[in-house]
Amino acid sequence: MKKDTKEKILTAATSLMTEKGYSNVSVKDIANTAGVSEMTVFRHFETKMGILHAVLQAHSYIPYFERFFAQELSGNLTHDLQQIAHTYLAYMEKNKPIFLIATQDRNRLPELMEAISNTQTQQLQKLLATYLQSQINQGTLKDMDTYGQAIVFLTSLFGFFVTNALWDNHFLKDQKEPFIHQLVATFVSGVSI
Amino acid sequence: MKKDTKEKILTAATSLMTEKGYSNVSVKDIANTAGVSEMTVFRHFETKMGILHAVLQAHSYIPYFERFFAQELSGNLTHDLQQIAHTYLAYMEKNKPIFLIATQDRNRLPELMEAISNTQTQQLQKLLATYLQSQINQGTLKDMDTYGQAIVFLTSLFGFFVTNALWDNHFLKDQKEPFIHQLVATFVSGVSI
DNA sequence: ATAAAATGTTAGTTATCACTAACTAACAAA
DNA sequence: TTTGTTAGTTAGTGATAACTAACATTTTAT
Repeated sequence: MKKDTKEKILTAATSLMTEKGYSNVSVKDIANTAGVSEMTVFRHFETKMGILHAVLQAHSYIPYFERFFAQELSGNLTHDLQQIAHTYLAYMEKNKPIFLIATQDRNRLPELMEAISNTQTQQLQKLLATYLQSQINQGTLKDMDTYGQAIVFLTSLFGFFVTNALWDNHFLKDQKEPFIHQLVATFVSGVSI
Repeated sequence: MKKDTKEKILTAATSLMTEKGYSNVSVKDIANTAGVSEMTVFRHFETKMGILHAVLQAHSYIPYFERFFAQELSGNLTHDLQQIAHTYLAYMEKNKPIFLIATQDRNRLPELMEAISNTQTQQLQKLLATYLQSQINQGTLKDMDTYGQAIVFLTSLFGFFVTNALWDNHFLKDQKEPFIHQLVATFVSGVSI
């Protein structure tokens, strides 16, 4: 029953912080939600910050976009863009708790904000741009600003993700497939020869 | 010098709350930043919540998309989409403080979140879809899911806005014109006959 | 110049928060 | 039986928060 308690605390902390942010959740809140005494929380994680770090560690998902690009793409533009969209959204979904915690404490957790956006997304942008360029070289696509197109494509998906993350009952709720389909269709017919 | 004090407090409160959120800013913080005593703040706005309401009122900008659609559009698809994009981003920019305050206190300010998204954006989606439909009817566009296209278009812009709002130094910083240009170009060549 | 209005100062109340300390209870391995 | 581990309970500390009250000082309008 040792791991169990820690798990219970982490689960409670994750859900509370995802909902309310870091500073709006008290250790007492977490303890009560987990069904544990406050002391137990402090014994497992020395400080409140310690809880946060454990939560972040448990939910930070680092994708291997490079490997994905090397292995999973077929060369068929529509199919590949849909794959990329699904992969990107799945990655963001896994990091959603972190995203929500970070946005609710932007000021206190600037490193987190950086981590969410820059590192991974920029890598993905480059890979996507490279992919598009290779399609151009093969004559499949018309010549264009591949990097700009990659940005537009991924920013759209990011907008979709954020809308769903920030609003529970929204017009984009459960619209992932249609959205991706529509986005890819527009994109493909916009850039194809 | 009467209005001046109130203004100073509101300015300070807006900037602090935009930066740190509502609950992470103390009345003392606001007073110090405004260069006023704490008591003065309470004398102008009875409670801390009162400050927030004043801030929100001062920064809530309600656009008249309907009038805009009736008057400002030319019929030229590229030109019109660029206009719409600029108008939408300008509207979001004006409401940026509210957006940032709301996202940092999602739990405490659910009505605000609703206000940002649903009312205005849904109205705009309908107007845009209607506009696209009229272009289809005129034979300018190929037949398509106008509402879905409107959503994709606006969600992209929303992604652009959010990225800039949440991250100060970002790869999309100062990229408004290129982004809109690229988005509209892709969109137009994707939906044109 | 003087009254009134606005602001400052100081002190205090009540509540909550992160965190500590000291002690106890239950259980299991040695 | 002894000992270690895990958890609960209770009480308390020091800091900070929102907010109030009473009185002093400055600013503004007449």
